[in-house]
Amino acid sequence: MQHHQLGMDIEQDGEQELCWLINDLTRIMTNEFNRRLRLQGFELSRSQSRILIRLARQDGQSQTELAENLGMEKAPLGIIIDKMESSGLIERRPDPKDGRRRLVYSTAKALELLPDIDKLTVELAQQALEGLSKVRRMQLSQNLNHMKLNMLRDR
Amino acid sequence: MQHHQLGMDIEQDGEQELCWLINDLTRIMTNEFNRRLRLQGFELSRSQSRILIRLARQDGQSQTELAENLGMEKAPLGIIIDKMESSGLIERRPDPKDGRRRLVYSTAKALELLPDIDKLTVELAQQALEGLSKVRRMQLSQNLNHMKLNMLRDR
DNA sequence: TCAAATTAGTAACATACATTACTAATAGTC
DNA sequence: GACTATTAGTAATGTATGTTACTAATTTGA
Repeated sequence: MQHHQLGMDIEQDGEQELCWLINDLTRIMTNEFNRRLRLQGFELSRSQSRILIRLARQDGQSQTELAENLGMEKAPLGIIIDKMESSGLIERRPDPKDGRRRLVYSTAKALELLPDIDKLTVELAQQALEGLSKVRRMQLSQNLNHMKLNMLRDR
Repeated sequence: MQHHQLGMDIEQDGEQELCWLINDLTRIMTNEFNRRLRLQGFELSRSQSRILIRLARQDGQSQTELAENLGMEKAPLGIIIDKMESSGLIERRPDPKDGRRRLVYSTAKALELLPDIDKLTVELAQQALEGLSKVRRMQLSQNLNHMKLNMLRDR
């Protein structure tokens, strides 16, 4: 602890802990979601589920659009899309208007899974937020959004 | 959107979004932290930094202890520790009292880095939390901790 | 119209994690 | 003291992500 000597350290420690806490929560919730998917015999992951949910809202996006939509890089998304194509959850069709683009569509197999995935998502959120009032949930959303904007600013 | 028809969907959507938001924040903050480490020429990652910070508090933990401490599995921790040993940030010494255990110690090289890492951690937290009052930060911590406990309960 | 700049996607490589299955060492019990 | 159960660590394999560098296709603009 030799590098902790200033008076404001207690607050700083709390703030750093808060950041790790967010990390941990992500890990825990992702693991739990994946565990439940496996329990139900579904052979896809939380990230793949998220992609299916997005496609349900807007089918036939290009990979780049989808990546921006999800706030991630297009290269890693491409790999996930590869796997989902192999397992028959999505298919890629060339964009007739732009030979560079490949549009991503969910398959019938994916649509079949969707209600269950949706249910799992809702249940997980409910478990995580159990005991928090509506007001607190709203504050939480606002504060996290605030943090996200803080991080995205001047980058 | 055909699977979204109930009256409570707006709330549920918000709650699901909240969960993804936590995911995204983790990704964004981790990337930003790693980017800054690289900018400063440090050849370690955010996770490795966290481990060094833990060891600064309590040096010479076994891998299993450290894993529990960080809330992660011992197998993946072992891999990270391997890398950190290769790059000279930690060293493993056998526990004289228990031949199965290998105690993890930070090296002089790591101790040299520590102040800078600590500074980066504080700066990142400050940027993320900028504009949030002390009260809001406390609420945020409480609410996130509440969620974590909700997720860890009955597992 | 043709060369240059931009854009979409992929490949290669790296990190952080998980799970399962294994080995080696210790501890506990009869 | 020997047999069994537990514990520490590792190995193998898989997923989600990042960065950098590349190719192919399109758009732009002189």
